Amino acid sequence: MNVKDALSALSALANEHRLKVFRLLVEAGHEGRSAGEIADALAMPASSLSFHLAHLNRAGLIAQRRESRSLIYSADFARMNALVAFLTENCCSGGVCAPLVKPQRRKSA
Amino acid sequence: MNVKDALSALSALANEHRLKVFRLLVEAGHEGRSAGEIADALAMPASSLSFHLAHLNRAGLIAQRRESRSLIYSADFARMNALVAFLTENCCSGGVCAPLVKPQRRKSA
DNA sequence: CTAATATTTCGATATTACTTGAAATATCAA
DNA sequence: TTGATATTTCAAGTAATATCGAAATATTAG
Repeated sequence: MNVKDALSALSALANEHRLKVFRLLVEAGHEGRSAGEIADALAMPASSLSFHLAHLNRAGLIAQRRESRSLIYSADFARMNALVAFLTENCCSGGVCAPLVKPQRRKSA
Repeated sequence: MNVKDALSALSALANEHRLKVFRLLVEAGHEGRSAGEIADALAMPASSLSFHLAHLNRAGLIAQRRESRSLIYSADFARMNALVAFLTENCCSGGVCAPLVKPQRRKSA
């Protein structure tokens, strides 16, 4: 991941609504959630949500697929991993800021 | 680190100039760099830099100390570590997106 | 105290981001 | 094809961020 991509991903996550959307999609796993389900869960107008989904999608953090009338969004874990790797490699130093690899708090998936 | 702090740190890093400043300070290590040195290195007007330094400082990603007439800024590695931990714990899932702990590309420090 | 240096704060402007109803597009079912 | 459902795109407004010269503040030296 280069600086441009990292900036794009960072600014995609640097918003309350988009961070919520992304976290919801992380919990949803590979299966994902439709735009309608996300809008219901987060109680936001469809057009507002669409704006934020487009932003996350442009940054490569989520994928979109159509299933009949619904558009299903899902988190792109590889991309998120690449962002974490970028931050660890470029914004940490001498091991001082190396990831702790804490035991993961697992949900259902 | 809570969601509010994470958003603050993400938006601080989600800017070309501030990411450059932060990376420069990571390389500078504990010693840090004065505002003037940073302005020279990145060729930006003092008042613009000051705006960005204040942003990073508010987010807790950098510390400020005075040394005679100069204000010295330095990266807060603990805070950066906390951000990476937040992203790993909250925005990854089932180990799919766990940090790889690649060998660090070391600079001088 | 006065001058010089280092940096921030102010203020005005410019740019970018967010919000949301309404209109447009896509899919499916009858 | 018509109607219903799901979602996006458009447009026009509001809000938040960024820019940078000039003025203000802090520190040191003479």
